[in-house]
Amino acid sequence: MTRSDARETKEKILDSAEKLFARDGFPATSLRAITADAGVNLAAVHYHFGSKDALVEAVFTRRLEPLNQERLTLLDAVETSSEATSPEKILEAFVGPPLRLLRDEKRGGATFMRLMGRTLTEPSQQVQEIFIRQFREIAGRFTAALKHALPGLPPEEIFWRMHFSIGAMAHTMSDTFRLRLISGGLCDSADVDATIHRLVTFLSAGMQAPGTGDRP
Amino acid sequence: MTRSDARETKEKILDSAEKLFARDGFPATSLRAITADAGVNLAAVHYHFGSKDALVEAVFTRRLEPLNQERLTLLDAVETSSEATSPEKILEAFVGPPLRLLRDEKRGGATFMRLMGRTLTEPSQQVQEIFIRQFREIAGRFTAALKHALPGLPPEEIFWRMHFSIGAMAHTMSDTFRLRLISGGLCDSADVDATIHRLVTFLSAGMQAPGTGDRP
DNA sequence: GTCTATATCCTGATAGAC
DNA sequence: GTCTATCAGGATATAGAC
Repeated sequence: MTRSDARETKEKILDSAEKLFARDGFPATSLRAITADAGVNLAAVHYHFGSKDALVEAVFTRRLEPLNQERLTLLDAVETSSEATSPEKILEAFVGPPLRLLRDEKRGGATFMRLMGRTLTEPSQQVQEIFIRQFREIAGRFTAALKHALPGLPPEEIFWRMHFSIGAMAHTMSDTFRLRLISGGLCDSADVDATIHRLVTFLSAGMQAPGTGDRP
Repeated sequence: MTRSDARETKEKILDSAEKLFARDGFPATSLRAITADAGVNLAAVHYHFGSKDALVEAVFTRRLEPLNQERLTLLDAVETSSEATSPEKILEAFVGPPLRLLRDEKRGGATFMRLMGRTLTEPSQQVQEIFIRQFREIAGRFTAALKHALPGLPPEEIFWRMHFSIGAMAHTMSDTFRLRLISGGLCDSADVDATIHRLVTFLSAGMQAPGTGDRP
């Protein structure tokens, strides 16, 4: 084990932490479980990260930064390619990257996708703050694009519907077996592109529904 | 303290557990924190419930049984009142009762609503099982009603869209301040009926989108 | 940088007096 | 039914040898 350098140890800890956090949640996952899974010493966590909280933050930022960068790149492409930017394409740029994690093992794969999905809705104070910090720019850019694509919709309605969309996306990311169970095996999420297409179709129709300003 | 009977102690424990579980999650909430908040003795939890796991289950079943009963009653009313049952009314019967918890303190109020919202997406194995057990009948009845209201849609698409809808609903239930923060105060969830109307409009449009069977 | 050993604290659970 | 006292184990974190 003396041949493995610091970089390897750090990555191994992050990988194991990601895996166990996704499966059991943050508070239920002990540093002992993480270091045992990673095959490193317990004290290595404190040497490399300082504390459990700092480790949690590192697990997220490692993946979220490139993911959000990809979202912005896709949105740029949508906005420059066509005159009339459709809600479909904007929403695809938003939900596509996290859902495609399922087949991108190098960026965390299904494990980080699930972790992100469950964390979006189950916010410990600490993790909530990490997310908001990483999410502000994304939220601003995408709501602006949607405002432009849906000029008839009041701005507050855009925010509400983005909120609903994030919930639908998060649930799709976090749940990999309940849907199959309840549908009696009818629904399978293995085909990522089909899932993205289903979700975008659903969200886009909801996004384009008439405003609810005048309540019946 | 000798004048408080067993019933009161049990209820006090359930109330405090509900509150702290909603705030901090199950594993991060200790029995000591619960009993301190409830003003009862630590050993009372084991006397009345047997274990922490059993307490978790009791916290849910106390609220979920009447809630799901209300959903079924509303669905019955929708199905008998009109010939053509609209997706709007079915979805309203599904998401209305949990969202109206916000102003029904006697049934858990905002606290249990938040707890339910976060637990729907963040499933520890144990709690996941409680939910599925309580949810099977509901899921069956509502998907059947939607199938009837949307005869053109493939059954698997109904399941997928119910899945998306549950995610949007759960996120709306669990988050009470991030939306306001990100929208710059533009969105306020205090008006429960307006929120339900917004959500139902969104979901219903998504539910009625063309099927995605033939992918482009 | 990595390890062992340990300090300190908190957890769920229980035994037994009242 | 309610209390005190306590058990046994696991948690984070750290000190110090190598």
